[in-house]
Amino acid sequence: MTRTAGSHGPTTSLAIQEAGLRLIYEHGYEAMSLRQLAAEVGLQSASLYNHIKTKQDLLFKLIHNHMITLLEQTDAALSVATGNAEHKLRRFIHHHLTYHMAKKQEVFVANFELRGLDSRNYKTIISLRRDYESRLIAILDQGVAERSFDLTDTHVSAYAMLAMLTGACTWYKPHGRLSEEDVVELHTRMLLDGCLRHMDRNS
Amino acid sequence: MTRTAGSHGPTTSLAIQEAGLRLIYEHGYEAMSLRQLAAEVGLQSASLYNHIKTKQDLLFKLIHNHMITLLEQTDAALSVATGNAEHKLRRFIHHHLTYHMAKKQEVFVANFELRGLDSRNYKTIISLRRDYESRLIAILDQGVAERSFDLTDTHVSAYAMLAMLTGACTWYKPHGRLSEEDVVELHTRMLLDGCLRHMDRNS
Amino acid sequence: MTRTAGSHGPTTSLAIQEAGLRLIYEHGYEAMSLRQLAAEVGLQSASLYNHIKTKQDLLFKLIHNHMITLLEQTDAALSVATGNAEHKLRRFIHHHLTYHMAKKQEVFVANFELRGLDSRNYKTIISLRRDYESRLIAILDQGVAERSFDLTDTHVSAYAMLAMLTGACTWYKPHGRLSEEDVVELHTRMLLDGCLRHMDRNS
Amino acid sequence: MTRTAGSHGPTTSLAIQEAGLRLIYEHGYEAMSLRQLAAEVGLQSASLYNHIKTKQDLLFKLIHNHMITLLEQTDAALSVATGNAEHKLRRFIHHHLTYHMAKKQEVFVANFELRGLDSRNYKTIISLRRDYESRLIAILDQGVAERSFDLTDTHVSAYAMLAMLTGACTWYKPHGRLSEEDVVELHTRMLLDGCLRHMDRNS
DNA sequence: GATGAATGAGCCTTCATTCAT
DNA sequence: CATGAATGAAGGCTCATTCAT
Repeated sequence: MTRTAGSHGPTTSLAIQEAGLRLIYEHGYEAMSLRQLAAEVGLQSASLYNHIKTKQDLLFKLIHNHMITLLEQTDAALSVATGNAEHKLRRFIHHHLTYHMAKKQEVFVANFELRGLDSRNYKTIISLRRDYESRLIAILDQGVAERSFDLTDTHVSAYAMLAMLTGACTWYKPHGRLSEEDVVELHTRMLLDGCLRHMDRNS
Repeated sequence: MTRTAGSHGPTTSLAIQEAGLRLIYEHGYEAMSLRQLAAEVGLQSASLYNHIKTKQDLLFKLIHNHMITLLEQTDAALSVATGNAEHKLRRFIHHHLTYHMAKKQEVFVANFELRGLDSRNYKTIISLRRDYESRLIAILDQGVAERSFDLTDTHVSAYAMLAMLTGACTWYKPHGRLSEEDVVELHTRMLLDGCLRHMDRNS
Repeated sequence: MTRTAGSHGPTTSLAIQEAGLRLIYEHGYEAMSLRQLAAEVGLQSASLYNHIKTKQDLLFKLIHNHMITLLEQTDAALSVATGNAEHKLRRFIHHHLTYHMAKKQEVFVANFELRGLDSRNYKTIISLRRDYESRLIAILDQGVAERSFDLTDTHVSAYAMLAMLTGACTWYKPHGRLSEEDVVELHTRMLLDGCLRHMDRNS
Repeated sequence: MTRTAGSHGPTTSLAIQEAGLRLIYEHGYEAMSLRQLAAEVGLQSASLYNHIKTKQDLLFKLIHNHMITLLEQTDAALSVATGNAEHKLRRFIHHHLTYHMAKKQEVFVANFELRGLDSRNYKTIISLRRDYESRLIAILDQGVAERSFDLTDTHVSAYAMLAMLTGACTWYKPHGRLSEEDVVELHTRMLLDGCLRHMDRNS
């Protein structure tokens, strides 16, 4: 459990993952070369193969780890949200945004580098992504059942919301005009208003 | 003397652009090879160079053409929208969605293959994209000025809306559960409700 | 025989030869592309083939023409030189240098681009070159027979002299420190002194 | 642990340099393909890149090494030549010819493939070449100062001499009519007679 | 004569990966 | 664990040349 000082066991592997994530984020999976990655962590490219199986496997593991963590943390965040759908939706939005803004690179790679996955890996990730979407769909379904949400199609609404929320991590710059809380507040308002049943519903 | 119909006027160039667009959409710019593209249009790869300057130039022209057309058509669509911001926003949403669902590939490429552009071309496109965003921001600003929209930050709201709207072209499948009109209707409702000033505003 | 005014018949062909010579001189035969040459004379590269047979043939004709002219003019120059070998050698040196300095590009190409010739053409040119060398060798032989020249091997001496004389066209810059006459004078002195029988011959 | 004799230490790199030199000598830099070179040393062309940086770099290193060695050995040869200019010039001619006849290929490449160098490399080599020329010029200057040489322009005389001497390596064939010593003897005589002050100086 | 389009061969170089050391 | 050297496939691109118009 305790790590003997000086034994820098998994250090290199970690460095590879971190540099790999960054380089894929910056250049794209196809455009990143393993030479580049190796140079970044001070190795020859041949040495990478002591730590990764293939380039494809590196991409897959990065995305897979992200998806697993995202699902776990989302479930943890939602588990404390009891009661009505509106409350749950607020928590979901809050968690999604804070997590995504904190893990900008992981999110970007996991969303826009799926094309680099071979078909087996692609299916695995898509399945996890569907799991994640189902969390939000469930909340929307609950809201509709409770008659507090007014949505014609909860699946499509969920996709639309996720597009907006995930998009935030693309353009959000820390230290910009808005704080993280501002962004959360703004999205919560827009999306909740877009869901909640209003008296003055417009055609 | 007379040019036989179908004769090889600009046909080949067009075929290259169409196949290029599709292949970039399917595989990504980096992953598409010019040999592949040439095969697709029945040429040797060397022959492509009678029609394109470089691979980079092909990508740029595809995106550039798209952006120019998008801007023109958006302005045309908005020019008939007079009066209040709500009306204009409805037209913007309607046009954005129908145009984007019709030009799925162009939109995808223009949004997610910018990384493939060299820095000069990148700047050109980003500038056009900003022009497009400014159309929506102007509408939101007008709505706020008219006190019909309740938005804390029109720039960020615009980005959020565009993320949602553009996202639609990613997952929308024609002939699916929802018609194009359904999708337009659904987004219009969500986004307008997220903008309009309500009596029962929630924190 | 007379060329009708306005009929610019061989103009293009001439332009191609001139530009070709210059480009081969500047970049080398292998490194010069026919596109480049075509551009230089305001044509598409396909159009060159109305004037030349192949790239190889262009090179050959340039060198061949040069060799033929060189031989003719040399013979003309020597025909007025009668009498002793020293006199003939002076004329040879004078003619070689003035001709070579005037036709710098032709000379350079004819001497250093032989590698670009295919073997048939190569043999033709080498044979002409040998003809030229034989003019000088004959003069040296005469000088030795007359006992005015002191040379152990007239062939090798001829090669050595030609190397020096031809080398001049490589580094000679008009408008430099030395005039053409200076260069001729200097070489004449060096080479004649290297030939003529001296009292004080050193081992 | 012990390195087996002949094991693949620097052997491959050396083989590449040797084959590269020979192929450039035979076909010219532009005309030599790396595939050819690779085949010559029994490799795939990709494998060359474990030993050379680029084709350009191979050319540069070949020429650069040659120039450095030439300068060093020339200085070594001249360092034992003390006393008058005639003695030094004899040594210079002797060394230049024997070295150049021994390294025919290097000399040829270093003199006639400069056009293949990019401008940065070109400047470096030209500078070294000027260093070499300056050795000879210094000797001629000394001779003129000593009043044993009669030269109107030592720079131009040096160029002329070097053209003759270097030219020798172009046409000299070992096992031909003349031995190396014959060639040295012949050139020494011609060039010295062309320098030395004579009683019977001709106009 | 000139052209645009096509071709097939070939260019230098980079790539992910393997393997003996 | 790390390396240098090797590989085969593939990359974008240029070339000289041809041919119908």
